[in-house]
Amino acid sequence: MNKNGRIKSIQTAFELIEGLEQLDGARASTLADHVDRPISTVHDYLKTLEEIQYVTKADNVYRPGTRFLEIGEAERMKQPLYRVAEPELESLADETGELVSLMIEEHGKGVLLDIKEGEDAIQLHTYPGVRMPLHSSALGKCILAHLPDERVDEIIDEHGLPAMAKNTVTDRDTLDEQLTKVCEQGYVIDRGERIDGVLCLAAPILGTTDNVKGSICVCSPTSRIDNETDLERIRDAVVRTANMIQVNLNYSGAR
Amino acid sequence: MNKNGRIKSIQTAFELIEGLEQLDGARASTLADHVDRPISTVHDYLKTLEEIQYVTKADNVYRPGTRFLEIGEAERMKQPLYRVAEPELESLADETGELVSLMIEEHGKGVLLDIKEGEDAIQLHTYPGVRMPLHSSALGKCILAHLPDERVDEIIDEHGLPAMAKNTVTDRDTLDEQLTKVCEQGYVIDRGERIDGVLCLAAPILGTTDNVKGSICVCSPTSRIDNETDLERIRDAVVRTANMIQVNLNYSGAR
DNA sequence: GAATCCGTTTCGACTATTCCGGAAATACTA
DNA sequence: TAGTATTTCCGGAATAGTCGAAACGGATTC
Repeated sequence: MNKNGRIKSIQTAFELIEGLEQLDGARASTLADHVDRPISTVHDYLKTLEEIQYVTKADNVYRPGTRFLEIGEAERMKQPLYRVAEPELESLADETGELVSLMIEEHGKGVLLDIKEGEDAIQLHTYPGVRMPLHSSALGKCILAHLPDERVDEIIDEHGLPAMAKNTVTDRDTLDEQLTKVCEQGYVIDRGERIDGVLCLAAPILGTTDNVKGSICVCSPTSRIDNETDLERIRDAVVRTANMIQVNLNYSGAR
Repeated sequence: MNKNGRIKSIQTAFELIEGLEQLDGARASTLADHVDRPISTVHDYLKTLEEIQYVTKADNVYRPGTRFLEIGEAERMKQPLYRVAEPELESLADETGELVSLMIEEHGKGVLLDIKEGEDAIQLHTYPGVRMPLHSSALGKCILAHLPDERVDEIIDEHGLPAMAKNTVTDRDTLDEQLTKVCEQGYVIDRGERIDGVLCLAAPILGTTDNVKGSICVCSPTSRIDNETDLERIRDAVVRTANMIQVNLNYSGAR
């Protein structure tokens, strides 16, 4: 009767890998303790994973190997959106001097596909692949706004609206209001909704049928944007870049 | 009797993921065909992998998800060598205008941990995480030269000395000769051993007990290096950068 | 609007595999 | 050298994975 949650050993295998990641490498016994399973079982798993070279072992300390990087990076390079956006993000970072990011949606979460640092970029120690809730950032709200309503419901049902920073919107009605506004104005500003003291200005990237492909943003310390002109300059740059990417993506052979 | 190759389902799971990677995304039936397994089995696996969010599904086409990128990138950021080397590689790329790479050894293969492109860099479409034989590049030979002899034997036993380009060294004795020379002179030049028409100049990065941590290199089209002075300039830059990384790595708290 | 075809998904019984306690081997400490 | 901690090996009981067959879904044609 293998109905839902089909193949258990796969689930445990990845649970162990995630454990190794969290513990920043671990011995068999430490990991066994961490995931609360018999040592011998954990040992069997680690041995297998090491044999197929997805995990490395040095001085009895296991860690996830570079194959994850290889697969992840190869997959990223295949995404048309990434290929088109990458050089544009680079120039946007140069032009503004700020931190620039590209987000896509996966399994109901926001995933940063690329990050570029301009001259004066703030350090958020994010990295390609990090996941975050969609409701708590300008990037995410750009995406939510252009997703079918039913999908938005699904996502919020599953993940809720947890507060990530002081100004995170945690109320469904307020969020809905904001989302409808996004579609009109074509960009989103968030002031400390994802991270306190950080202002993000984001714009969506749409496909040919108004489906969202992703979103880009510029992040800056709130204090640095002290007048309307600064904000306008950034807004124009972001919107222009998003348009550029969108056009290149939709009319250049890449699907 | 689960003696070697312990947990089979894990092996198949990763076999399927690699299949998806090679096929650049695939439907259940296509993948089943590719790995020669019953469709229903493949379906069970894909369903599980999708449920735990390591694989995405769009229009019945499955692909590896961004979690691989997340894990790989997180792991990379934790490597002291990467953290120390990254900014230095950046300046080396700026200074030379060429393609710069960082390699480490894992499971007997060379893995590129980072790649930086200078102004006039050649495009080798490599990416972080790619694997290659150790014997067939300047980068790899730097590493082999400083590995214990028995480990070198092991590696060559397992992987052989396949030719990657016209000038690849495929003879064990020649290789051994070259390796002893490396330790004396402290750098390696390869002319078209990994890729035809590409010259690589590499230097090792050693730990406190002369164990190898990795190696760095500059790659250039052979035609561009047309006199001894050019070569010397590059050599000095590479050796200097390697030293810089080595010192920072060994004497800065990071193990 | 049936009928046909294609791939996907479900089901479930058989049995190969996994799980894990316990013991052996190995590494580390004092 | 003895003592402790950890890893590794082993093997049988029971669970969980495999895969044929059948149901489903959705496109396309007649």
